[in-house]
Amino acid sequence: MNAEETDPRVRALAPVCEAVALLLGPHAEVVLHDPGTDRVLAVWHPLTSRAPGDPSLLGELDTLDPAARDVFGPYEKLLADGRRLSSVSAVLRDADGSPEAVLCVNLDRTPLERAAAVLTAFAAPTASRPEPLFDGDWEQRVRDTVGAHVRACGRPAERMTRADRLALVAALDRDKVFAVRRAVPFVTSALGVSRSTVYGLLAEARATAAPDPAPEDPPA
Amino acid sequence: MNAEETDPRVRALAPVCEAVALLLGPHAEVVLHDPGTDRVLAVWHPLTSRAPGDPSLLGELDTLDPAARDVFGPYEKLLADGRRLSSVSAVLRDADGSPEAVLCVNLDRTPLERAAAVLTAFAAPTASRPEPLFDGDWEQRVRDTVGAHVRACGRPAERMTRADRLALVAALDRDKVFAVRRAVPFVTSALGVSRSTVYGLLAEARATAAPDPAPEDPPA
DNA sequence: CTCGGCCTGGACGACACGTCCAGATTGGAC
DNA sequence: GTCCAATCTGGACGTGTCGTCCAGGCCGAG
Repeated sequence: MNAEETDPRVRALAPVCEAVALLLGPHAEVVLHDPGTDRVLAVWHPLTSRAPGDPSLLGELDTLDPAARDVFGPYEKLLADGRRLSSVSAVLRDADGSPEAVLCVNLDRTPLERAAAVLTAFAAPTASRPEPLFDGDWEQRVRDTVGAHVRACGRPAERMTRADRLALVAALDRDKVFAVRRAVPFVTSALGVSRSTVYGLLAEARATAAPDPAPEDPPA
Repeated sequence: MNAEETDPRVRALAPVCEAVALLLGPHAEVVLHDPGTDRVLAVWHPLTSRAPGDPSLLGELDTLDPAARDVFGPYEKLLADGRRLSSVSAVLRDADGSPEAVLCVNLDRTPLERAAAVLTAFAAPTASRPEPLFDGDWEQRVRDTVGAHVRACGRPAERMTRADRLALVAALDRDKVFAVRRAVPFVTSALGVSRSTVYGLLAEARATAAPDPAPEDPPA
């Protein structure tokens, strides 16, 4: 029942995993996956409640270019509670070259980001920065947001459920994307839906998000 | 000749200034100004080559609301070499209430920002940030930009020269401000000119800035 | 099969955008 | 003081975008 004890891969790799987990302090977890069964083999310093035997949710990896290297990342992951992780993955192969295990290191960036925020806030002028000016690349931002939701919701590209599209439009609206000119037709093509649908989703998102009587220009 | 020795204000305030300069380490300077002559009285830990007797370049301050408090900032200053300072100023008055001296503390934020950059870069994913989303407060940005130019160009509020307005509009256009909806009427009121003028300046700015044949939609 | 929900393409009015121009105003040269 | 050139102004005008609305077509559930 306990893969940690019986599996030879775990026995062989445990020292490495534990050493890495110790080195990275209390804010990193190390997970060993079985690429055959797509399940967790072992976890050191778990950040979530995952345990050996749980599904890996690793399907993302095998959809990446199989001809590419065996090291992925660092890429970003989001936990349910909002913490942001930096993750790297390594595919470990046996003598034949077939995948034996996948090792993932997930580092919680939250404390680092908090520390950075403290530093940047120190004696920061109340005025703003003259450097990181207006977001010139809002189109790329839209593409990124859409891509993130595509990855988060389901593999299918633009065939997600209506709720997903609604959440996506709501997120874009929160980002004030629709305040820039020509935004709707661009989102239209990015989402692969018609202009009418975008307006419909937008109205629905705004109705459910702000039922208070503040249309867009509150008096005084 | 040496105000540091003779001026009673310097003798009285030197301990305070030196203490603050020491506390803030090697990255801060303390400057004591004479508001009457607009000249530097004394400097501790100078970041620039200013010395007692040099002009203060403090004219900016007396244009601020005279009824306001005697503490300004923190606001941002730029050095010629690009270093960014956080500055605070305090007006020191005698028993009659007339300004006796102005004390400025300038903190070099560069090392702090470098440290923050190191932290944020640590294990940062190659992808971008999902947090500092689209710039929601572009109106404030416009106000800040206008205010900065007002301070930099001339004392008068909205009676600056045409060239100043042109540079201002060009800066706003560089920031892609005119890509957001309803931007022109807002800039119109912020600049205190008519809509026609804004369009005229905008056309002129774009003509002189980009003489290449790239109107706005370069082929392929 | 029928129904209800959803997406679609298109039509439409309302605005915002950008251009243009004649008249008023300004500041400087003479 | 007059004259002139540059500039700002308010408004008119044509065009594009915005946002709404509706009739019709496509599913999946019952």
